[in-house]
Amino acid sequence: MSRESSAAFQRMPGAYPRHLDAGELLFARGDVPWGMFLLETGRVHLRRFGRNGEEMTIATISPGQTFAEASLFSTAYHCDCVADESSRILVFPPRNVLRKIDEDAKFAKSLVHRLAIQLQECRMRSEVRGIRNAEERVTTVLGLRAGKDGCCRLAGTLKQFASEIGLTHEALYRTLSQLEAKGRIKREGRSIQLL
Amino acid sequence: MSRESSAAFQRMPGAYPRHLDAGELLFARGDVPWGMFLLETGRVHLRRFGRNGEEMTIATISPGQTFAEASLFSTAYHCDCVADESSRILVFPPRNVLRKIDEDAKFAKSLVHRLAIQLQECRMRSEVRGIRNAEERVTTVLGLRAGKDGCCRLAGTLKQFASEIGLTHEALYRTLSQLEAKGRIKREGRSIQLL
DNA sequence: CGTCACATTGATGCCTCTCAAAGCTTGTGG
DNA sequence: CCACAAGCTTTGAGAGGCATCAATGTGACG
Repeated sequence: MSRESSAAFQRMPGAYPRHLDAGELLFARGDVPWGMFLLETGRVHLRRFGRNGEEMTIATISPGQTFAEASLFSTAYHCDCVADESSRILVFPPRNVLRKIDEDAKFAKSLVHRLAIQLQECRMRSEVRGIRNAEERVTTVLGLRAGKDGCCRLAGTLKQFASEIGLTHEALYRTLSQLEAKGRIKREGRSIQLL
Repeated sequence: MSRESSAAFQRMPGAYPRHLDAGELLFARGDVPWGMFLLETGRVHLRRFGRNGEEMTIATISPGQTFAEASLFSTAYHCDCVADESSRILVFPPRNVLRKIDEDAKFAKSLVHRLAIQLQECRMRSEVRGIRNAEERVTTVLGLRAGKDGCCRLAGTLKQFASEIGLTHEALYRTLSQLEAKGRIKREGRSIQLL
């Protein structure tokens, strides 16, 4: 989900744009991969369902990020992709991407780079999920996401945020309340300030 | 940690072998990346330490797998790498790898492939960590690791396995006992048979 | 044979999940 | 513009499960 050098993608032959309405499903787990994607505007997220039907958010995608690269070498998508809001994406058919990799070393390198970044982000998420204490988990995630000013603006709802970090929304609400009561954070709508 | 096409790696100019004794540290979190690696023989694992000093196993590497690819574009390693047993590895200096990517499209593609596989594995681990129930988590992991015969041979100790799946070793021992008592698994030393 | 780390089991407590209820926000249609 | 609905946010009460601390058994290795 690198944000750099999307130019090489946009120029790719065979790429085409697509619009998604809020709530629309781009692909479902099990589908034969028919593309990797670049989000131009809007917001989408990747999700899976556990045994008991509970939704797990795997990642939230912001404009400029690519996603579903890993499906290039797969026989099926491993998760669902749903639009959180009305979104515009670019679709890159796997065949074209694979050909482009062979032809354009610069492109291949940028793809390797993007995957490397995603891998590190994924490891970070995985590590965060290993933190059992809710308060520590929340502050860790906020610290990772916050800019230099220590402020973190959430893209979606708190409920979605809870799902992303692997907490129930109730637990998240309570934890945020406690943190605020302790003076460790300050909330203003969807922005959270670390203190 | 793809196991295929390591030939292209071994032929890379600038690559050199290295031996690791059991317990030896290959690189530490924070070090400036000086290579990515291919494990030839032995076993190593990637780890990080949490706030309270508890060790978290990020991944266990088996012969034929490459690791630390993501460091190619980083300014520092994000975890430690330790040899579990006496091991032999091949070292690929980042500069050589990056040059090879530019020159050799086939190599670049194989690297993209390896990263894609690792990303999916990482997502799987992340998902597994989202399973709160110990029994379900253990059976899920065993199911993922087991071959067609439903048998899963652990590379390391049960304690290491517990660390990999994010449980305390006590919890793992208890869970395995219960599963065995219920007749859902059968243990024989380090092999676990799913029933 | 002694040491050390792993494996196992017991007791206890805390933390998060779960179920529940009510207030709040947002959007939609009449 | 209002009223209603739907979903988010918030708080409460209770229970279950895993972490934690503790003690002992077991195996490998020098």
